[in-house]
Amino acid sequence: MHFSKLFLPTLKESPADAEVISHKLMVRAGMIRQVASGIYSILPLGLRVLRKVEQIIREEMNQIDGQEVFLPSIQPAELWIESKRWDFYGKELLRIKDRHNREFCYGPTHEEVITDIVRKEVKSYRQLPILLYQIQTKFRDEVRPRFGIMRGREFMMKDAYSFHADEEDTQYTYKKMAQAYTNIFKKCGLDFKQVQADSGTIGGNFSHEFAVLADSGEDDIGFCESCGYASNLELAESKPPAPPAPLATSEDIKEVETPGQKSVEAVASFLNIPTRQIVKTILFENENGLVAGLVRGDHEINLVKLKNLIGCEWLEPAEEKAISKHPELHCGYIGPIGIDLPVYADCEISTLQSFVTGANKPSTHFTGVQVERDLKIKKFSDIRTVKTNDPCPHCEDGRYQVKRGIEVGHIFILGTKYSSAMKAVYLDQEGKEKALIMGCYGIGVGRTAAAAIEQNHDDRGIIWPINLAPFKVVIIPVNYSNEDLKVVCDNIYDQLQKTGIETLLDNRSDRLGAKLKDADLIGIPLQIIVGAKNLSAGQVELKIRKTNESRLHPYPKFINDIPNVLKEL
RNA sequence: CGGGAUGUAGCGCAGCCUGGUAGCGUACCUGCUUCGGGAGUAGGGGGUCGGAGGUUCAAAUCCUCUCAUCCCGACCA
Repeated sequence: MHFSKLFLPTLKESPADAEVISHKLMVRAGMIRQVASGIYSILPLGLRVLRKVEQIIREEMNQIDGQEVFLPSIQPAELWIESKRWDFYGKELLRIKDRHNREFCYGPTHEEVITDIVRKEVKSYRQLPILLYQIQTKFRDEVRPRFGIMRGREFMMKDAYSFHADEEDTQYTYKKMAQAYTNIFKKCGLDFKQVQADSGTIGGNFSHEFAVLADSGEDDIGFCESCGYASNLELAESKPPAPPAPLATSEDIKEVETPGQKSVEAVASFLNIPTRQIVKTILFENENGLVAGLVRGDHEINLVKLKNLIGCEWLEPAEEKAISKHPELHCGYIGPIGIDLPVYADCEISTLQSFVTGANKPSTHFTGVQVERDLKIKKFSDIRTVKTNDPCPHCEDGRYQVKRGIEVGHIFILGTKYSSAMKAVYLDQEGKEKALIMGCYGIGVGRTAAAAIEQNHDDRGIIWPINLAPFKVVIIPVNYSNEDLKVVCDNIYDQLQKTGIETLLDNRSDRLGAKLKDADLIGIPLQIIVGAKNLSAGQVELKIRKTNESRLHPYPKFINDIPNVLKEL
């Protein structure tokens, strides 16, 4: 490709509305332009990169016998009503009506459509398993889109869906899929982790997330460098506490006045005790009313863990309205003693000797509280969020590290959630009708490209991992109107093209500086700079974008070495 | 959905407080010079000041409404 023909509107300055690096650089590098909040046009350079990601994904999906399909973006409401998600999905689902006033939605995901296809065509265990995938645009009407195409409303996504006769086969595909994902993200040049994850509203009971470590990530990832255990912080397990020592002294429970001391920190400094000697009582609301969760004062309660422990439909921090219906509850002074609510406690609580809690009386706390004697706990479990330096639950001396991660992929075992709701069944060997067991496996294509930029850039611009680079090589003549240089550049270009190396020839009349700036910005891995001085000595300059390392090579001999140079990048 | 901010030339911004015929940088067009890290110089084109209404002799500027975008939070995968 000749630069002069490429539609590549690069910018010197970052757009005012971009916050994270990948967003700024994608706009500056002429890859994307915003059309509306969370909706972007992908320009030629951007599309080249997305296609690279897609192609890597396709190869790996096909490798494990996935078959590509293309599904409708507009889906009829009936299917969503059948799966019960028409109501459940809420405002994220963009609903539209056709001219006959029939209801549709723009697909945020395709479980319904794919399940509908499979249930109509699959009748027997002999036809299973089936693995279908699609790479398409989806739309989720996010409350707050941000960070460019990292979290847009319209986004390109690969989703794969698998259908199985039994659990074992599902697990088998799940594992193959995890391996395929590992291959994909490695090929994309990403530093990532496969982490244990919650399955959220997609449903199902088993899931992993692929997270690219980056400060701009929106997920918190807890991991242990010693044993490799990694989990989304929503689920990251705490190490079970050592069994409690026998009670040293039997302290009596006492009421103390603590006027105005509502937070853990305030109470701790008021009573001059460490925060770990206080037990926090946090109220939540679910479909059955209020529940209470207890964690140590220096810990944070984990909503996802608590929700999974209770096994409720939904769980949210209690709102004032719900609390005010219980006259015995006084915000800031709530405690587990004498409240008529189910109380769930973190395991660590069971090892505390004597501690402070709210007394359910304004301006009053209890001291000297003991678990056995004073508390009625419905269940003890791990319901706190781990922190950096917490001990790892899976090895001897490991410690947690907590870092931000970008969720680029997520794989789930769905079980029969959709197949039972939508009556997707098959006949087994005994002729019995059974619900199909499903798995689903997503990758954010645009997000993967954005994540690659987050991890690979410098102050001059993007540094594409070789497999994502829109062009492998850019040829930069110091002056293309110089006939000698032109002949040489054209020759290098032709030869590289013949070898199948994607090459960009910067034939613009701009000065060298401008061309170099653009080459750096758009992140082409290898720059070939052709100038009169070097050429008169029979040499051209090869510059590696990543290292900024530059060397002279003999022309034209060096052309044959280019494939090897690229291999090492 | 709650809190905060912004909207002026393609892009980045000033002007608004204190109303009086819209400016800077960059990009763009033309000429000359220059040509190894976003050149210099001379000239030139481009703006319903997000939209609607109001106050006023006069509104980018003041008031009301509205739309859009961004940030923080809640939410979500």
